[in-house]
Amino acid sequence: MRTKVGRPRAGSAGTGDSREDLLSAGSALFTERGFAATTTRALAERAGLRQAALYHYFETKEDVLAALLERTVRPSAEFAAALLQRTEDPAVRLWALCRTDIALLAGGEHNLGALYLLPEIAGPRFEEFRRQRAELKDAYRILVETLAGPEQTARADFVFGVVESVILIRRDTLRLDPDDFARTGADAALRAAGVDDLGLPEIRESAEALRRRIHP
Amino acid sequence: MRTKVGRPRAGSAGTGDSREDLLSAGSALFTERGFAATTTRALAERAGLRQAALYHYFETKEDVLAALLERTVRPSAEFAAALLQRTEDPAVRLWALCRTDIALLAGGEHNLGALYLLPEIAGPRFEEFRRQRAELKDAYRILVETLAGPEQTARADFVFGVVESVILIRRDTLRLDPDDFARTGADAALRAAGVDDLGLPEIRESAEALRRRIHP
DNA sequence: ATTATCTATAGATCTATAGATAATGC
DNA sequence: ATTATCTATAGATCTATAGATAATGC
Repeated sequence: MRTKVGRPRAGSAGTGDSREDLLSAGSALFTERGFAATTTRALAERAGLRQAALYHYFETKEDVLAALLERTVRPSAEFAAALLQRTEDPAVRLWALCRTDIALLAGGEHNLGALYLLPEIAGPRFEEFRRQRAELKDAYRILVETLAGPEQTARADFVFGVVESVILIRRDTLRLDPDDFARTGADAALRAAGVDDLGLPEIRESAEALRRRIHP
Repeated sequence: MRTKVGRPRAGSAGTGDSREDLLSAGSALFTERGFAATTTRALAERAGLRQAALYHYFETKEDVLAALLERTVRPSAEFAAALLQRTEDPAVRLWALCRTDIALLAGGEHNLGALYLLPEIAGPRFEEFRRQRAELKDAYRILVETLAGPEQTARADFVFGVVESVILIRRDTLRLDPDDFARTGADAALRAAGVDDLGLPEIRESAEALRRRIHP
């Protein structure tokens, strides 16, 4: 761990890793105020830097958002891809996926899922992010259709909807335990998919075991 | 219908009712680009007016958004209040509420529900809107708890979540018939609430009849 | 010599106001 | 005389770049 090169900061906030400090400032400000309403000055100052220093790490303000979006969606997309390779009961895999995604959305200091809702992500800079998110959504569709039969695309949309609604719920309700909440949410999602209430306890057990097998 | 007073417009877009034209421009631009990213110039020009003319109808840009938000949430809040006064089976009333709200969110030229997701509505100017929306959410909670027992607040959150997820679904999926979609969605919401699949057809029939009784 | 920052600023906005103008109404 | 618009603009930003500066590394 060598000492730092370069001119020292005038400010003092942050951990000292400027790129991380900028991303962390972005998490807070973009989720709370939105992208367009957050100035490069606010971003930099919150990270303990002057406005211009941001451009040493990112070419544009959009690049800060793109970096945040991609690191947020990636873990979900990868876990979904892993589940599609498996041969366990689709209900078990779907529960595991919902449970994992809800916990990710419900946890963490900031409501990072709210970044997905920003109108700006329609722009061309965010194509890679949209691709990854479409992949994730497709995994839900495949599992729901395997479970409930094809032609159930609308049902799949609503299952994905239950999961994403955590972003909205988190906005106006204070939650205690993300894991507990995630299990309740996964139950609701499976019921929406058409799984009978009585089968849930067993699915739940197997899915938690499956999660432990995939995530060692 | 008397002829128009005042200096004529330089532009030509719009119906001629400037306040309505501005609100309609707001619907399009706020839902597609967001609030902060929409300039007063873009708003006015789309309505067929010059930038400054906007201030003849609204004191600030926020007032345009506030007017849109309130006229969007009001029909839902009123229908929910009417349902709470009734004595029909809570499952029937809940289905009717979901069905109505999803149809409202799924219909219309622009995705007006997306306005609820804008980060700006956290501001003080939108307190009245937030109050009405909290009232609506509370109606869902009351109906779900009557149906599934108290202590099911989380379940109620997810039922409301299924309904609001229509805003997200509509963003990336092209839908054909809002009414058909609304019925499928209401089914999913009731299943999420814990209602057995087998009871749904009957609930659906009664709820459609109830809707017709309330909305003549 | 390289790196990470700083200060200063150009150029492009953007909101909201002031005051002029072109209609109708009385 | 009233209304609805227009043109012009003040004042306040905001993004991104240019070039100076203060560290470490060799």
